[in-house]
Amino acid sequence: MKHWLLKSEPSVFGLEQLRAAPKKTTHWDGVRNYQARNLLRDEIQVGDEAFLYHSNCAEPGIVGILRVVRSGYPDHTAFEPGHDHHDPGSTPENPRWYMVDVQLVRALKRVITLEELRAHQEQKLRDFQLLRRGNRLSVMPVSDVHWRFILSRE
DNA sequence: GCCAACGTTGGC
DNA sequence: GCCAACGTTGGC
Repeated sequence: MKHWLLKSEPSVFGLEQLRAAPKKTTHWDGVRNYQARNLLRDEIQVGDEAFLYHSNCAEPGIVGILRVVRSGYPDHTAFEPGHDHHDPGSTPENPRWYMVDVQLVRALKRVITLEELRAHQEQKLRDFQLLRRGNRLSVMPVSDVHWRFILSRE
């Protein structure tokens, strides 16, 4: 089982919406970056766990734990004209974008903030992709060592 | 294939 | 709202 980090702006979709969703499950749609797409399509497996990260908000940080309940399948929001995530270059016959389904396992007892993660950048969280300068990936792998360390901070 | 222009991301 | 970093686009 692998670990991941999924990034989302809470004003668009975050912990609260996930909590309110039926079975606390949702499809993770709207990823429009090829590197992240490849992970969603090829790498992420049912049973994998992921941190939910809130970005572009007052307190950016890790807020919860998700479980992957369906592995990569075409992101149908790309097929819908008028949808925010519509992409005429993606068709059901030849889909360009993929998504997975995730279920909320639990919220963290407290937010592990970006600031706090940064404080460990030189030691325990060396090479943590989230902390790379200018990192913009919305889906990224988390090593087992980093995963366990972050959870131990909770 | 190069690279400038442009749009988006995301911390602050 | 600002702006640095980065990905994508499109002319050549």
